[in-house]
Amino acid sequence: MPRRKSDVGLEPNRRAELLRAAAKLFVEKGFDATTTRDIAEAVGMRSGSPFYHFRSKQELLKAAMIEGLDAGHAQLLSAIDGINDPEAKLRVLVRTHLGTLLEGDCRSPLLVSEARALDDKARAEIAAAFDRYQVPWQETLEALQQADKLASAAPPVRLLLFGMLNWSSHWYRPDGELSVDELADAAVAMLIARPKKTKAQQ
Amino acid sequence: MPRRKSDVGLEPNRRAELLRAAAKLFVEKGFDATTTRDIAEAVGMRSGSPFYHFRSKQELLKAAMIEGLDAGHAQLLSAIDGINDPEAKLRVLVRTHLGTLLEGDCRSPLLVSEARALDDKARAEIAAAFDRYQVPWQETLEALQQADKLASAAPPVRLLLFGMLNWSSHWYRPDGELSVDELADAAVAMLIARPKKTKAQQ
DNA sequence: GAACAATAACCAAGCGCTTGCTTGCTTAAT
DNA sequence: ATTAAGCAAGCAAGCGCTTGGTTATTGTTC
Repeated sequence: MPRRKSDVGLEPNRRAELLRAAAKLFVEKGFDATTTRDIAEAVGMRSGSPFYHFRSKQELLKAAMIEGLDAGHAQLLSAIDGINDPEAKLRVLVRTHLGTLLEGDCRSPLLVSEARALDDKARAEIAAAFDRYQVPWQETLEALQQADKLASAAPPVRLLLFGMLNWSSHWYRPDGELSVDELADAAVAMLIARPKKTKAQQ
Repeated sequence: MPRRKSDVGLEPNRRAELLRAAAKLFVEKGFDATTTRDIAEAVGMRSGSPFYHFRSKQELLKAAMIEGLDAGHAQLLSAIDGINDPEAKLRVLVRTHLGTLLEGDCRSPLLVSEARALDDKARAEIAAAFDRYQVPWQETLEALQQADKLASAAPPVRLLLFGMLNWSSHWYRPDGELSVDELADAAVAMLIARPKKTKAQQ
């Protein structure tokens, strides 16, 4: 029974709906602990119906990761659009990343740890999507180094930075004392040696 | 059929053997993707035999995490024993932590993300073990702040630091260009504003 | 514009397999 | 004689996925 046009207000594109529900459940419970029945139920389908849209559970994960990462990438680009100062740019990158990580409901960067459930080919595609995501970060870090605001822009710096941010999903509680803005500030402050103060930073 | 004394070289304590095998598999494949049959096979048992030592698969995870964390804690304490300079202390903490993370074969800190498979009570016990583990870190960070080598020793700093380190297990390759020692140096350098150089840190 | 065919998007039912775990028994050590 | 430590076998539940049918929509032909 397909959706009628009279069912207004309901997402007509059930594929995207499945992707969002799957991403959310995969993040919350993990890939293996999430059953295809969970996903179907989350969008009001019967247990076998998701397989009309996706050939396998793995393909659902793969699509959720890639499309989620690309969406996040686009969000990053539009967020830094027009910003020239590299420090301000980094601040916006960090804030936006933490936003999709802690405030969104798909939170695709967290699914990295679930990629082990996929085969080599799928993992390669995901790695490519992640490379795209990292481009603006690396550019900004190099600009910061050029402006003498960063000691090094070697790859480990970028990776350590992502670690700081991504791991925060393990401990950050939105109802706690720390706001996401403050967290973003703390992360940026750890990276950048403030130019105005010298050795003794209060 | 219990182990004979004549089976020299084989671990007599099969419980610890099970714990190590389970921790390794849980880290590699995740809790849900690891079957109790995998664990049994890894130590040369039949599929039902692990349940003589542990009441459930969850209890295996819980024990692996707590005993792994406490072992890591003891290793930390003995590693910093006799070191007074807080910067050297931090360096050793980071290096030791990365050692158990990237070079050990249990790597218990990585299992944090698998704790969601446990109930509230078990998670509370694990959180307590993690609190113990974090004590020397917080002490060292505060000593660093007192010595004006660190801008802030507020809790987020410690948590961001753990993020940097723990996340490295997602990308670090032991056969790559970067050694664990260099990685430890890079991580410490990101935290500490070098006192000898000022603004332009080359 | 009515009749019909084709298609998209599901549902109902269930198949074969794997899972965590149990039970009853066996054997070596104490 | 008792116990610690395991094996052999298997159960019930849950898993990913398939199959065949059903229905509203869309396109085509007369």
